[in-house]
Amino acid sequence: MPIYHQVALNIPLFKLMTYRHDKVLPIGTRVIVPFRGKPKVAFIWESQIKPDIDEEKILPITTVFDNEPRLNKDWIELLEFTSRYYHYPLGASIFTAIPAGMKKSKQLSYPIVDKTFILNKTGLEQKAPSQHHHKLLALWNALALGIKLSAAKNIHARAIHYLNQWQELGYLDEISNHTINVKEGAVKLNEQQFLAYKTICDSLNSFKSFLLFGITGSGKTETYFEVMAEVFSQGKSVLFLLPEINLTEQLLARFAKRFPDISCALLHSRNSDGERTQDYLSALCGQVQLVIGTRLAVFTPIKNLGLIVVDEEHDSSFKQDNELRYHARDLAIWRAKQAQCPIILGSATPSLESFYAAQNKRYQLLSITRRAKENARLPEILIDNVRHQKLTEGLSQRTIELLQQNLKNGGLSLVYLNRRGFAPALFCSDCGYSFSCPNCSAKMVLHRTAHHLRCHHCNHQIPIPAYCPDCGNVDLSAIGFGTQRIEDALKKIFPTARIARVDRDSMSHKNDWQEICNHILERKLDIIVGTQILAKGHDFDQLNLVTVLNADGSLYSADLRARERLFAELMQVSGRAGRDKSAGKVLIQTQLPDNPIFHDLKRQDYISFAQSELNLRHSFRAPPCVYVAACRADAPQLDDAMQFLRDTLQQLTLPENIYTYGPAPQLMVRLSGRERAQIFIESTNRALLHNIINTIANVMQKLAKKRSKIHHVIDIDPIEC
DNA sequence: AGCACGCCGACT
DNA sequence: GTCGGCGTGCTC
Repeated sequence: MPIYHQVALNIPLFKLMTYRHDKVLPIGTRVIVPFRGKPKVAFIWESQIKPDIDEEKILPITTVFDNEPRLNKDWIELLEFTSRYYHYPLGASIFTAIPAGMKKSKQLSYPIVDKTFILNKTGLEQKAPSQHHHKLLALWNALALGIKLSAAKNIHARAIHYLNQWQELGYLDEISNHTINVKEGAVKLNEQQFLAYKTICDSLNSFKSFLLFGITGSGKTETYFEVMAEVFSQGKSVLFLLPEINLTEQLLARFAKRFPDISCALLHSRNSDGERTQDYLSALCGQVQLVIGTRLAVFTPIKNLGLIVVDEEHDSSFKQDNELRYHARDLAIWRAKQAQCPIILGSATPSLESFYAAQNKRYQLLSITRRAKENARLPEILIDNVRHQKLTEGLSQRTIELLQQNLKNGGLSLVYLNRRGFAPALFCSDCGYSFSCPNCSAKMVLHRTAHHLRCHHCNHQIPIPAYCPDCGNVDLSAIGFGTQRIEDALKKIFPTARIARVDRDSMSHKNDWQEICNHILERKLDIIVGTQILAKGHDFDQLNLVTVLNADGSLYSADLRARERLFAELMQVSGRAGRDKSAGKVLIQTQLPDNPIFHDLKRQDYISFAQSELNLRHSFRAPPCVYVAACRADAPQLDDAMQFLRDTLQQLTLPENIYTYGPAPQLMVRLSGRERAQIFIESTNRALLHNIINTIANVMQKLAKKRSKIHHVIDIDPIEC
């Protein structure tokens, strides 16, 4: 008698497929099944089911990987929730949540157990390898103190070979990984840090969400670490999520220093597929106590989860904005609840969602208002009204003076503007023609060093035109300023200064960043021009002046979250200044000096800003005060997308307490040659909203069958409004 | 999503 | 007469 199994495949279907096997297979087993004549990797999702299709059509499972670690119950629940909540097919969700190695039809090798070896009495009596083989000698010396297998591989490429050899000769002892020492290296916390630490530790072993609101430099990391130490000493593991920036290396180094005995898995998009698969499997087998990574790490299976930390929780990179549109922070909260453990969301500028939750007592607010280093002072923030000023190459008189002064005093300055390229637009000075991207509703950005105009949305490129295609005029003028242009200008104004530019264009290679860092640490630079990349991450103690050039763009934007993002960005970049003894200075050039955002920014009063922003959101019935979902459609012609959404709405009968807005064209109508429209559905009742979204998803699916040119997506808790 | 089946226009 | 366009529909 064949046994029927429900199996999840990587296909965009909401249903599972039925396959047969002669034995019962446990849930979570990886298998290979024939699908449309080709072998495909799949996962057993249910077994011993009664098939709902003709049994003749059911094919047998080809291969069963029964020697591999199986995905566990908790993980399966997480994925079922994710698929349901984000309205994304289960199979496709599973395949975004696993590493590349598990998608291949090759048998997986079990992760290597990371043992620690040490030379025993016999070993110590032996003669050390000769100076000749210096790497081998280094390995030997390391063994005298005890070393992990993974670390030994970094000393000598053939470490495994030698360790085996020496172990057979009886020179080595194995130290079990369980002798974890987390007390050593503990940092003394200040009063506020300790209070936060104590409060969280009091609720270990139960679900509770904490919002750790700590200003830049307040020592949030130390606080996390001491709570983590407590969790480790209970024999439990930690999930640590952080944004997609160059921060991981820095954190890993600090982590390795504080917890040398803890084994750790790194799940980061910059890691290679192989490493990621190994680390994922190690976590699945319960061999690691810490999983650290970006948003995708939220899907790592973890045994005995005791704490989740989401650092910089306001960062929008936690939300994936294609395919499976999940928010890692929100899924992390779900996981904490599932594991009945606490979760810490940390930020100097929390998302309004989290701030609102803290106000409603859904999260417990923990504040650290003092900088950890006793004498480190907050930077002084100055607002520079440039409304009636004549600027020199985009720089105000005051900006130039401050830079000049700081240069004279041998300080390090940062000129911040969030715009890459030379100039954001190119115009014909005669007829006013501007060069727009043919695929997107955006202007082409002038890149002078690369000799082209480029669209920052779809990457379309054209050579720099010699004349206006409309009137033939050869006098084309670059409007506005990008980092390249500012760099050029600064070199002209300060010919003796050592200037470097840091943005995505100048940082194309992995080592570029490290090089700049070294230059800064060796004091080989005077002025850095940079974008977002610089606002986050590394702290440079020497940095004592930050000037911000174009803060105003976001203040005119129709985007609901533009102001929230601007505030966080400016707080963050301001926080770069003066992290050491001397208070730094921040100068912000603006045409709108009276905007209330600057009032709060000057006093670095996040709470006041968040409160006023929240009041606005209340009056607009906007998130986080209501729950929102976006139903989007795109087609070559906007009209078709709009009509599709109108037809969708028309087929619905909306219950009370559900409001719809639109259809309306999206903020950026054209993107990569397609025109986009959307409807917002909102409600104060989350369950009700999800009910109606289910109906809408069905309606859209049916309508889309008849109109193949139209793509549609549902985005739950969208970021772009 | 892919991939096949199917029914209409321009080619050796 | 055929090659191939992509509309429609299914996948255990």
